[in-house]
This record gives sequence, C-alpha cells and structure tokens, in this order.
Amino acid sequence: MLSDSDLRDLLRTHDLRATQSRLAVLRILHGQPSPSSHPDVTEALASNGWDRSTLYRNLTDMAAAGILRRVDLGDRVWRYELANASTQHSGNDHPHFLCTACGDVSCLEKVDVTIGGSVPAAVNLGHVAIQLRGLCDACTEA
Amino acid sequence: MLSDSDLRDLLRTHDLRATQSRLAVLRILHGQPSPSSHPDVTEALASNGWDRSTLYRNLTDMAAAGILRRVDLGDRVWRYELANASTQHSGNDHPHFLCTACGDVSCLEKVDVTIGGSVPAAVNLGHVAIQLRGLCDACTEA
DNA sequence: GTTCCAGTTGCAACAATGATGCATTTGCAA
DNA sequence: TTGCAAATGCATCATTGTTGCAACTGGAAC
Ligand SMILES: [Mn+2]
Ligand SMILES: [Mn+2]
Ligand SMILES: [Zn+2]
Ligand SMILES: [Zn+2]
Repeated sequence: MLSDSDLRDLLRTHDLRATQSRLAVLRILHGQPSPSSHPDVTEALASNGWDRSTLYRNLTDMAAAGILRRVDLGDRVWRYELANASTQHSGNDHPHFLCTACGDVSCLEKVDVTIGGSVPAAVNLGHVAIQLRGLCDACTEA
Repeated sequence: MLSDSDLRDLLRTHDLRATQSRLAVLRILHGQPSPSSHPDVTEALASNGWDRSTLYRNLTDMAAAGILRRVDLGDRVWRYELANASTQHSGNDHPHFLCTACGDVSCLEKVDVTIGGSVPAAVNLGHVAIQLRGLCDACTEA
C-alpha cells in the first residue's frame, strides 16, 4: 500500500514534479487489478476537471520515466500499470490476456511461455512482449 | 499462383460478387509476404480511384466470408492476409511478430509456442491468438 | 442479349484514440 | 519570497475504423 507521500517520492525520484493530476492518476492506477487506458483514467477523474490532454501526458510522461509500464493488448488501446510499486500485481513485466468477447484484461503473472523455432534473436533472449487473446472463462461458459 | 479466374471463383464460392475492386484487393494481397492493412491497400490502389470505404468493406466482407484472415498485431491496425489460398505463406493460422522499432511484420509459420500455468481454459485448448512484439534482427543490429 | 434487383459502391459524415502547438499557470529550488 | 523551467488547459489536428444512403452494377433469370 502506497501512501500519498510515497507517490510524491516516486515522482520526485524520477525527476517529475509531484503535481495534483499526476498524484490523482497514480492513486487511480494503484490498486487496479489490471492496466487502465487513457479513456479509463479520463473517465475515472472526470469529476475532478482535469483536461484529457493533461492526463494523456501524465500517463505518457510517467511511462517514459519508468514509473508506469505501457502495454498494448492488441485492441488499439494503450493501457498503463504501475511498473514497480507494491500494487495488486507484481511490479515485474508479465504477459496479459485480453478477452475478445467482453474486453476484460487479466494479468498472467505466473504463466510460463516457451517459444521454439525460427524467431528473431531478441525473442530467444527473452526480449519479447507476449500477448494472448481469446475467450475468457466467463465468456466460454456463456 | 492464383489466376484472375481463380480469384473470381474464390469470391463466387463464398457468395460474394466478383467486383473489380475485390479482384484488385485480392491481387494486392496475393503474393504479399505478410498481412496488409486497410491504409496499405488504399495506398497501393490509390491510382485506381477506389474509395477507401469500398476497400474497407471489401476487406471486412471478405474476412467475414472466410476468404481473408484478419489479424491484430497490437499496434492499433487491422491487417489482412489470404486465409487458404496458395500464397507466399501457408494458409494456416499462425502467430505474427511485430517489430516495435521499424513496424515490420513477420509471419511465424514454423514456430512452436507452449503455454503453461494458470490461464483461461480456452488457451489450453489452443483457442488463442498469440502475438509477439520486440526488435527484429535488423533493428537489433542497428 | 436484355431485364431486373439485391448486392455493392461512392460520398459524406462521424467516432475513438492518440498527439501536439502555444499562452497561461504552477511546483519547487534557490 | 521569487523566478523560471516544467506542466497544464485549450484548441486543433491525425489516423484508423465505421456507417447511412442514394446511385450504380454483377450476374441470374428469362
Ligand atoms: Mn498486468
Ligand atoms: Mn501471416
Ligand atoms: Zn470475456
Ligand atoms: Zn525492426
């Protein structure tokens, strides 16, 4: 659990000013079980009056600084999650699963993917982002 | 190698009319080593004067009919490839690799991906689309 | 070969997400 | 407390995807 002062320190140690909107964005992302998109964050903070371009730059700037991880699940939407902090999911990089029916995202933190065959060298070094898409259990049953 | 008459038959057997623009789209896709996007196809056929919404519907309709396969590589762009015809790549479904630096797409037709751990049931049944993203060999060297 | 109509096209909009230039405001170090 | 680089608010644009509707056409039926 990260306190308000923790979040402030997180920003300062990454050379970013601890502005009100950045703190609000971090509070939203902290504790989310799966990554949130820019539209998600904009809607969540709609009542606060932040401009969507401010929130957009908050997300991209914090991702560029390494505070957030930007993930692309293959549905034309960037999503962001805390990269290292103690949050509801591990700070380590991990694959994600996107349900093609309901859009739900799950973090596959304990999944092991092995890739064999003729692939770019970077893949064999583990420098690869893996995305899985299909039907989630709920949508399979339905 | 598919002849013009082959392409015409391909459309007719799928209950689609063999229109000039559909034939032009199939000619473009046939022989491509990797899937093409709607903007790709629009640009390739720019001199022919086809409207982009016509080409858009050509692609989506032929994908819905099963002539094309629509793939999503995680960069907010739909791409299309021939689904079954004898083309430069196998008609079978296969994972794709997207270079995050140069945008190049490669078809991983001989790659074996094993997934273990706690995943949705559909994944263990092989009902899953797998996308790999990272640096291609050319961009790794550069 | 001609006719006819459902299927298809061209055009004009619109939606969603992402991105940026610039004047004004603010965080924070001095 | 002040000064200024960093950040914001607002306007505006880009890209990709999507749809309504009137006009046109492929091809089956004759
Ligand atoms: Mn995650
Ligand atoms: Mn392919
Ligand atoms: Zn689902
Ligand atoms: Zn590359």
